[in-house]
Amino acid sequence: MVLPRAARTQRRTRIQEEKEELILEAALEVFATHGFRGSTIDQIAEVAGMSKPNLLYYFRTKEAMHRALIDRVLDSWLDPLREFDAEGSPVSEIRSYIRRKLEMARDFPRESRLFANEILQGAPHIEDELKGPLKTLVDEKAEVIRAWAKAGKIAKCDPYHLIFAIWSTTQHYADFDVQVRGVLGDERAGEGRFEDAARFLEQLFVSGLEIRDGSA
Amino acid sequence: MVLPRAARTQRRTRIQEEKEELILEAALEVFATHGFRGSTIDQIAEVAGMSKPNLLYYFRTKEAMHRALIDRVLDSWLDPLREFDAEGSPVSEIRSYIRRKLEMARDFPRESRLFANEILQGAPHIEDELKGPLKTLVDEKAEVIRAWAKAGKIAKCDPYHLIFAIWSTTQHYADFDVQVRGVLGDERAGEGRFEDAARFLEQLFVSGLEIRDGSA
DNA sequence: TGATAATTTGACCGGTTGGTAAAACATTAC
DNA sequence: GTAATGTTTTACCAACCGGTCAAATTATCA
Repeated sequence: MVLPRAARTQRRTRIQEEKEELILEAALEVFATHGFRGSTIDQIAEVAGMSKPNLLYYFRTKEAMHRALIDRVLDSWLDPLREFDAEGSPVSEIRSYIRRKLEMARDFPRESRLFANEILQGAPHIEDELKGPLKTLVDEKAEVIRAWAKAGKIAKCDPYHLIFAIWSTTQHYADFDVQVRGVLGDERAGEGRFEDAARFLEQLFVSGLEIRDGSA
Repeated sequence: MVLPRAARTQRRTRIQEEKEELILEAALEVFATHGFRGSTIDQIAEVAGMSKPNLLYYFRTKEAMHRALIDRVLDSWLDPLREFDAEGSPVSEIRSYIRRKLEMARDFPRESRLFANEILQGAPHIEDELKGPLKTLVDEKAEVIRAWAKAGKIAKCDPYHLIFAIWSTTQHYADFDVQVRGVLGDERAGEGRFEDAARFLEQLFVSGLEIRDGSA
């Protein structure tokens, strides 16, 4: 992969730092709402407030922008799962995982949609990450959950599908935001919807995983 | 809106019937994987095995194809929710709603992704449907759930967020299929994953909504 | 069979897209 | 200040895109 001209200077300058930041911010905005193929360099350039060739001085291709964005975001995106702690109490770990994921859906919806777009379209750019680092991390946490169930701390359940359920329910509020707001209507769709969602989901998962009479 | 040339013939022919079907099938394939803006008429034409002008003989624009698809699919997509019956027992209604939604995710993943793409990108073509027919239907079913909770048949919960949770967890298996398969790995990702998911989700929602000691 | 209606195709058009080249311009270091 | 380095712009290109047109081809039916 050929380097962009900006990366071939003798030293890394302050301007490079700033402009690359600016471009990635704009690219996030555009890629998140239109997907990779639906986005154009011109759009990103306009949002970033610079000319297209100028933008291409910092990132050689549209793919390079997308790649850089994915790399940067993927890591922080998995932080909440990493914090999932085998030593903590199951209920409080699951509860706070839900909270954290829901906060991310509220505060970083574009990042969520960036991934959603990518995965929906078959993950052409991040298949390796899915089957590599992501799978490894999930395998590890699934083992924690399985141990909790075995120790009788939570109901027996498939840990992978539990994780999928937490991902999908929380990210739904970022990815399908238009639908959520459309269905809730203008009155009910204020920012309070995240609190309502948190309350509901905590109830659902906590009592859904509680050990009950007659369960093995 | 001007009619396509095929619709201006004296009678509707067998060929029109067949080709329109063929085109919509191809359009579903393409729109579902690339979204509206990311799809090209040429792609659809190629999948349909016909030339671009030929395709445009049946649908005047790319928008018209998309519109026709959305209209056709939206209706059937909401069928499971319509069947949600106030007279049935809450547990069995919720259980069978989950089953049906999961079956649709398994059998019609492209339809699910078509909507996911559309909503993810801000629902530019179906905003009216979201705030109209969809909202009305959800409002109605939310009332049913609320009544169940009030009658003490299920735990008190926000009915809208319950519906969102069922949507998101089930559709996840269609929309994020690549990720699900990537994380589960080749061994665990056989078709059995839908049965595993069904088991997990039924357990989660049924026992998550059960009335328990100490709940008001 | 032949005339008429319906379908299909190849050639084309203007606008957009991702990307390039080179020169003009700004910044920094001495 | 000025020369070297780094940045931005203008002009451009080839490929692609959505869509049109007219002519060629095929199906239908009296």
